[in-house]
Amino acid sequence: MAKSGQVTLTDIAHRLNVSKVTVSKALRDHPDIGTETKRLVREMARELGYTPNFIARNLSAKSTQTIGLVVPKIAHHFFATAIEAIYSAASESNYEIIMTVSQERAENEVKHIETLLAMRVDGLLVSVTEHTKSTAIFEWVRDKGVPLVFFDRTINGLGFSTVTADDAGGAYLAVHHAIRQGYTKIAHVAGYAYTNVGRKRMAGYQRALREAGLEMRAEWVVKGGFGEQAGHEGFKQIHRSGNLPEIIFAVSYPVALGIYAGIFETNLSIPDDIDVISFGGSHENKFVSPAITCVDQPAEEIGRTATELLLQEIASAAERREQHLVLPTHLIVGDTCVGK
Amino acid sequence: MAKSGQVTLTDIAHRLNVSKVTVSKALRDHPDIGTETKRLVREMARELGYTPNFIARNLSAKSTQTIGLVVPKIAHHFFATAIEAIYSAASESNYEIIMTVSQERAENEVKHIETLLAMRVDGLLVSVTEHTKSTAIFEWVRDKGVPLVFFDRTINGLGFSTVTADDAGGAYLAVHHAIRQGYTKIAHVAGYAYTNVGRKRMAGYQRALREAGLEMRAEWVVKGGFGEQAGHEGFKQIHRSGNLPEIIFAVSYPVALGIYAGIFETNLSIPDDIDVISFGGSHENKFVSPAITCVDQPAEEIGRTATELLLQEIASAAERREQHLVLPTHLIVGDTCVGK
DNA sequence: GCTTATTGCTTAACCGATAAAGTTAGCGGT
DNA sequence: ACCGCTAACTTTATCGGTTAAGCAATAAGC
Repeated sequence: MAKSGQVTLTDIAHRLNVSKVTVSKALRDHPDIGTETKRLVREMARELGYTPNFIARNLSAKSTQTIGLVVPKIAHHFFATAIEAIYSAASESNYEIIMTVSQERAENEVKHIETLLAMRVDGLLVSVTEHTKSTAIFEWVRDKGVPLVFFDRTINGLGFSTVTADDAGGAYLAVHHAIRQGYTKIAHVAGYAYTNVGRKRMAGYQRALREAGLEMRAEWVVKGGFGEQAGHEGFKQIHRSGNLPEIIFAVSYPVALGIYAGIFETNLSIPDDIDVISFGGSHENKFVSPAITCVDQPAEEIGRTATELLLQEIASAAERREQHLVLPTHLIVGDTCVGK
Repeated sequence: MAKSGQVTLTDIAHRLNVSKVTVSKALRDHPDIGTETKRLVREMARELGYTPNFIARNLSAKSTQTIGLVVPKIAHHFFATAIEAIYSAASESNYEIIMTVSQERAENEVKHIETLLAMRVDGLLVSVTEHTKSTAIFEWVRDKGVPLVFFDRTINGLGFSTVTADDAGGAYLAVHHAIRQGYTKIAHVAGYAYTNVGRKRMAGYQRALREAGLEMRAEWVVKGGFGEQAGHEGFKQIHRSGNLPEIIFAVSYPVALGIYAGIFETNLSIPDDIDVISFGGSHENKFVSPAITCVDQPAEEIGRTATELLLQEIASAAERREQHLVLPTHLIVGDTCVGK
């Protein structure tokens, strides 16, 4: 045991003058082994401080009992919450999570997925970066037959299951609410059109405007990323156009915060001069002033559902079939968008 | 290869009629192998879609090139930021991170460390829960000779290196600032005394008061956890005492937010009726109103430094020696604590 | 022209655990 | 006394790779 500091089955076996298989079986409570021997083995294992080597165990076994997780970032309320749910759901089923963070860089995403495949994770949970366009790596995963479930930020058309919030419905909810409150000049700082999230939320925004017969001006729709930076720039662009809307619908909570920052800089006031409403909130919203009226994303459910779906797919390797789960959202009324 | 969907060295070897060792060496660009053979092997590897099996590789190798990370939670600005830094620093050195979240539960912490040891991580980065009292598991780790570095929330006296912010100095900085601004009745919603963070920040608070010859009333010092909940309850307790201080020094940013929530509930106003200052901020602070004057925790540096220190310890298994790195903090003046 | 290197492979052994297939002793039944 | 059965182990093979050692063929050295 002194060799590497790590005790192995063989070390225990030598001490007791039995074969290592006996030790292995004893520790797993296999019926082959006598009660007394089991006792001795367990005692010796404790005494030597034996820790089973998962690596070795999983080499012969087909399964590694690990799931690879790829998220674009973690310093973000939605992801932090979803990730915690994923961890909980996974450990309930005795799975470990190997989490990687792509930091919104598509190339990191590819590298991480390769690493996870090399680690032989049993399945993958992925939320793509806001820039992911190439689907090559995912086709590779599919060809290998490794189960994968996309959550929140998905790529469609590849045959993988997805779990998302009702992006279109939620956006409609928000914008429709604004319209009911009397707003008519409604801008949208949107996500890129090549992301499912950006597209769907845009669709909800457009449907609400169309149904209300409201004008949709080009200068009121700005596309960009999902971060604060994007929100800040989005607002500045709208502001520069000279034609200020009454309210801006932000594609994400960080974008809304970015818009806030932009508004504060221009010395305008919320909600008197310009108002904001957003998709996705954060529990810290109650400390933001004024608290943003927003569509709540069911982060925890998304994480949990995605994990459970993936575990199902792992279990039933054979009859796996694509599923697209859409979880409902609801409006949380704050201090913005309270009426014109 | 069809057997399990995963291509192995042997599959490639068969196709080319060479031994699997040849393939292994060719892929690692070993000088034993001829140029032409290498080319053929690489081509075939690509064609079959070969992914090396880390599990198998790491079984014979001593190192797994992975680091185990244990954090109490991730939906928290400090940890989210530190974790991202840890990921960056690790991947620069070609290490993977296996992150686990204890959710502030000591029992999860123990379970996770056991799992990580079983996975044979090369080292551990740990920030303990706010409740961790038993050191048994860490002694176990030490006896196994697995390198471990504590960051932010540490356990001292076990021989492990630590990387922390200057908790005592930072707390002193904050409280001293308050005193200079003319405050004399200064409360502290503190962390538990058995945590290094709670103790050190308390020490800084006490030193500042002592130096200024200010009174330290028992009802103005409340101990609890580091979360929002704890802050909320801490404020309520102080409020119930009937003797309201002028300003409260919060042991952490979430605690400060909890205090805010409590204050808002009582319809008092900040900073007119009561004021708040905190250890540890958050970038979202700029949207919190009024923005809390706080001591900035160098989350990123802590994460990066801890990782680099751990990697060093892993590299030089022999002459490892305990180090305690303390990173400086500085005051960020916001809209609170602006003067009496 | 014979020894010694070098090149380019192959075979054997091993990492730590598990599953499958022996082996041996003791016992019961007839 | 012999057969079969079971309990309690041991031996062998395997997972997918790596390292060490072996070996044939050609090249270089003196």
